[in-house]
Amino acid sequence: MTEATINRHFIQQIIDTDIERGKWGAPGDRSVVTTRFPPEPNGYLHIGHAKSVCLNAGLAKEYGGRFFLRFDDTNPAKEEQEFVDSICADVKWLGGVWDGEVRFASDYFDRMYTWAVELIRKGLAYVDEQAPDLIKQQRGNLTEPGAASPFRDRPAEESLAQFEKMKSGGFSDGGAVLRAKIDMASPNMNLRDPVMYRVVNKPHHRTGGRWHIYPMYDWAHGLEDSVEGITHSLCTLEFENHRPLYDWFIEAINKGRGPGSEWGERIHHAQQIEFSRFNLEYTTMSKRALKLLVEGGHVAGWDDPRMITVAGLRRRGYTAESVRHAVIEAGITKYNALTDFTKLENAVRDDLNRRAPRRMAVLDPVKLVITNWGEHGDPDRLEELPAINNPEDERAGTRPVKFGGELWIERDDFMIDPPKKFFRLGPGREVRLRCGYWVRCHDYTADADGRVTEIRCTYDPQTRGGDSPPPDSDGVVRKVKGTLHWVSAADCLDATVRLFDRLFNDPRPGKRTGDILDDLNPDSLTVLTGCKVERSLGGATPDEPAWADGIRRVQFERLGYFCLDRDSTPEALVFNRTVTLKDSWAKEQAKG
RNA sequence: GGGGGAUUGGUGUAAUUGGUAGCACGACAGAUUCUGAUUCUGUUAGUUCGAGUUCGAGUCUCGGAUCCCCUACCA
Repeated sequence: MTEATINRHFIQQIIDTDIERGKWGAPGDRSVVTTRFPPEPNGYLHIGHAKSVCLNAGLAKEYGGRFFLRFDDTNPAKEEQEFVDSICADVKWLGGVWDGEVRFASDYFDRMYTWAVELIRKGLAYVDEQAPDLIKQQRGNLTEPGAASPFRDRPAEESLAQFEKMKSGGFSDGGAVLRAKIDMASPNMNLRDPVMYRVVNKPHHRTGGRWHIYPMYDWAHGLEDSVEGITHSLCTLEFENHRPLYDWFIEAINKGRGPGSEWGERIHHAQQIEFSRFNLEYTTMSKRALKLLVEGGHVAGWDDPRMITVAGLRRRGYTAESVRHAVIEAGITKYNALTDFTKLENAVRDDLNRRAPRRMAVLDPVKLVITNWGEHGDPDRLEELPAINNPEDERAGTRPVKFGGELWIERDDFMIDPPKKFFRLGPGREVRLRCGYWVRCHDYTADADGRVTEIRCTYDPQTRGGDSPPPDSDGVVRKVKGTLHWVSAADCLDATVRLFDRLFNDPRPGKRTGDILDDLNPDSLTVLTGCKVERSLGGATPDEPAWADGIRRVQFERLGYFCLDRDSTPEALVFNRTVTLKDSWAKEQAKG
């Protein structure tokens, strides 16, 4: 028995009980479980949606049931085909496998309309022709009850006629609504005769000009679930107050239904269950805010690698596995939690550590010259040495890298006057060049500003491959200060590397001043040009793993995980830094 | 003087019918290491508060505190 089978989250516990008691079918039949992911096609998916996709698809998979992708396209004013396409792609990327065709709420508009007519005939709904402002005013507020509309008790026949008129374009936008007759004094505002249909004289991206009325979320959602036979309709916490309404609508339709009834058989009633949405430090899941970032030009687009959209994370280099792991590990509860940003980063480091091939790249290059290179052979020679592809995976093998008399190393890896804890290069110090040779610095040059221009070293031919030299006459083996990455000046490629930092400076952007833009991090993007990378990065090599999404990901040794951006060409390489490696030296420095 | 939901180490999340408060991440210390990475070991620190019931309360009762959501013809 594993931990995973012991610790069942509250939704799994509910489903377990349902199955045991046979709530949805024969007791013990797990295959009845049916879930759905119901996005509105009015924007890109973000990591919060990813949680819902993974939860719903994961439950269906776990129980051997079904999972549907259904677009809640009930508002033609805001929805577009572009978003339908991007959402399908993102769900797929996340590993969500939906059952059958993609579904659309708009496919059920006819049935919804018929049910609405039924409620009117039952005296449970009426057409209100008051102005929107007036209806709003009559609704009351949190502490005062609402007042009844003068249309509330009009004859069903009259409502029926006006509803037909609404449907056929007889009203202008806002001219009339269909309302459920519930309770204008309810402490739950959602029950104060909520609107079921409004007039919208706009073409719909799928039904065109066929409809002039469109159903509201509360009316539509439970019906969509009902049509599809959803058993567990999962949504976020803010819909808790809507559950009584969700249930009311289904019960209103079922009122008087049953065997032999004039209305027909009872319709399926899914169970709505609310869980907390995924909140992440230093970012926002607000669609409005994400849209503002894109449209205000604060980022390059919906798939800017700094965005927590699924498209952004993908372009940043995150794997679907790491995103899935992060959102599910955060937990399924009703507690409004704020997840550490480091959890997301940790998830991708974990995954990439196991899978990403190692490569060498120098982001801020400084020249290192080996002054005794010519003493042990042709001064222009390049020696080919094998470099380990992945210490976590022996099967990944090695790749050849070329070592020569002129190399690039990281500017950070050399100090003229290093402190004791600096385990890198400095005058008189010896370090290992990874999978290359050991080198000792005997000289350097600097410009007028004190900026190092060249580092001069000798190398020890006995350390070929980076191995330790033989012990001296006393049996003592020399030790190095540390190991540095490098690339050969004669055998490397230039590249552009984009470094990303968090988009916002505050763990809860906008909390302080109310304006999320006040917390924008002006330094969230750094573009480095003239970086030097080993030649193998020029094109995919056979030793690289086959990534499911086709995105090439590597670890630049000692620096972090990077992926090839879609802007990259063989002539102009562009890498995005997904995440740095953990860096205890940076931490040490920060301590001062 | 409205309604709904929530509260367990720094963060997130577990704990059969009331019975040893566990796990992960972080932080800190050490070991290993051809990546200051990885890996391994150890340390740190918690039941929102106050009463009550009980042999025994994170769990049950009562009262308080704090946080989130609700007044679209958005979803």
